[in-house]
Amino acid sequence: MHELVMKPAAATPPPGVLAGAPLQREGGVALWRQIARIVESEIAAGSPAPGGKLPTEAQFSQRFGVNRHTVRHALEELERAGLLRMEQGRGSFVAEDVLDYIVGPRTRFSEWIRRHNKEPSGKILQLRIVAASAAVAAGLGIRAGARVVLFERLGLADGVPVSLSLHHFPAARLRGLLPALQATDGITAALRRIGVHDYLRQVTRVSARLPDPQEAELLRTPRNRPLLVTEAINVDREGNVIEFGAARYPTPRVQIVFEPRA
Amino acid sequence: MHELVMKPAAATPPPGVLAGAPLQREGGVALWRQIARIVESEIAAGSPAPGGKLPTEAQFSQRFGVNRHTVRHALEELERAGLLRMEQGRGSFVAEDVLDYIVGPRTRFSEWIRRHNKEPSGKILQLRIVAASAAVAAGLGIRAGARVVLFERLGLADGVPVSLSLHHFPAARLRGLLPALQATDGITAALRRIGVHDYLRQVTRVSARLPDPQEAELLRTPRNRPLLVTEAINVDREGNVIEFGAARYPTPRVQIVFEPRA
DNA sequence: ATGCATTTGTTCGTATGTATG
DNA sequence: GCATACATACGAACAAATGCA
Repeated sequence: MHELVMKPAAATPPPGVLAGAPLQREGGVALWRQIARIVESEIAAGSPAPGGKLPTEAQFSQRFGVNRHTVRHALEELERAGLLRMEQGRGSFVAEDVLDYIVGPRTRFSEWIRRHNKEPSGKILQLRIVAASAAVAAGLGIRAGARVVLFERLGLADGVPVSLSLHHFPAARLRGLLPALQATDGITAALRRIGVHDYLRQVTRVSARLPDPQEAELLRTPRNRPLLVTEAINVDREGNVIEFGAARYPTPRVQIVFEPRA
Repeated sequence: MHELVMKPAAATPPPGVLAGAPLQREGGVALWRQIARIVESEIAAGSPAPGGKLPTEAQFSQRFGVNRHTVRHALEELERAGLLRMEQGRGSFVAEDVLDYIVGPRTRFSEWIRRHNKEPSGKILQLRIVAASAAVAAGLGIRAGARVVLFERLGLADGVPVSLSLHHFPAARLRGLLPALQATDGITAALRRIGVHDYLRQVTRVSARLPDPQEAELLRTPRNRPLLVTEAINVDREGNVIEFGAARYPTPRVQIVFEPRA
């Protein structure tokens, strides 16, 4: 039903992984798990493209030299994980929502989503003044206990949750930010309203962990699929730190991409 | 029937008055706070050492004469503060330093490790010629089925595993690479030996997933802690793709850091 | 592959002390 | 004095993950 095969991937080169080696029959890893891993990485790398048709089960079983049941087991696992869907009589198709989050100095949520031809939206979960914890204070370069504006938002693309972000702004340095965030939607717009017309991402730190039940529900992801967790510091043009943010993205729906000079 | 039941208290110098005295039940300070302070000071004093195992919750609760809930409350506080981590089914462990993997155009394994004042080493797991899968071929810009050198290595820092990497090199473009990799240690050295004196990282793609049993054992990480998974493309100075690599890093021991202008 | 012991994670219920109004 | 809310503490039971034989 949606067969437009627009590849946003035109810009991002394709990789895949692990696909070079044959299966290990004595490796202690079940064959269907190895197959699932391989197909997952190929999907993650964009082959076939989102919405595209996977090889038939018979083709897979020939390629890997295993029984069709083994292939089915792997595909069922991936279907449960939301990576593909299996349709009786038609075939298996790659799910269409793998979003590359391209990290750059001016990465903005709405631009990220629109680059994938989807409609960005957001839901505010928290917006209030709190005292800075030691970690937040260190990130912002202020003293612990100082007042910060805390802003938590669920980010959606075409209504599908793709990010859960926590933003900390130094209240003293950014007067009037809280009402601005309430009135506008989007951080960029709120900052502009109080006179910050540009800001740059300085460092991005990436880790991963399993979601807690709340995060899993908000992001609509299984509890055993890790989240990518990023911490970033944003500065204004004078180099003052104006935001310390932490965001969580569901894998494998979202990947983070670093391009040195894109 | 395994742990020697030596009380570390005998060997370790008494950290202040804290460890010796019992808890004060009437002092106006919550028991769990007192416990948290004691454990914190013991960790600060180096017992147990970073990465070492703390006593079990049951042992703590016996030592302090409190309920396990009370101990847990204290430990959870310290986990939030980043001093230790709790792992279901295994125990609690003193936090270790995280290795920041700084992504840049010339990121090299040994330099990464040495930057953290640790000694890099590696263990070759696979080294052979295989036919390029479609995904690998696409990454390398060659035709599927062409011969590629497949190189898998476990990377260690001071003997502790920190990375598990799979490298694919186009065999036709890089004659003599396989013996060079066998003879030298380090990819940079092997490439230099066959005339490639510099190479640059072009894109890095980051995702995360749980390890399979093999990966968990090689990287010595629990099964329920995600791996950071990266895919990267390296090119020589003329822009020819030289390597397509996929690497896995254990969280939270390793984090990936992106600095736009470092 | 199976079962068992160990350890942390989670959820009940109960009771007490303290601060507030 | 009394009701309420909250933090603290204990107890029991079970779930889930791990490691080992």
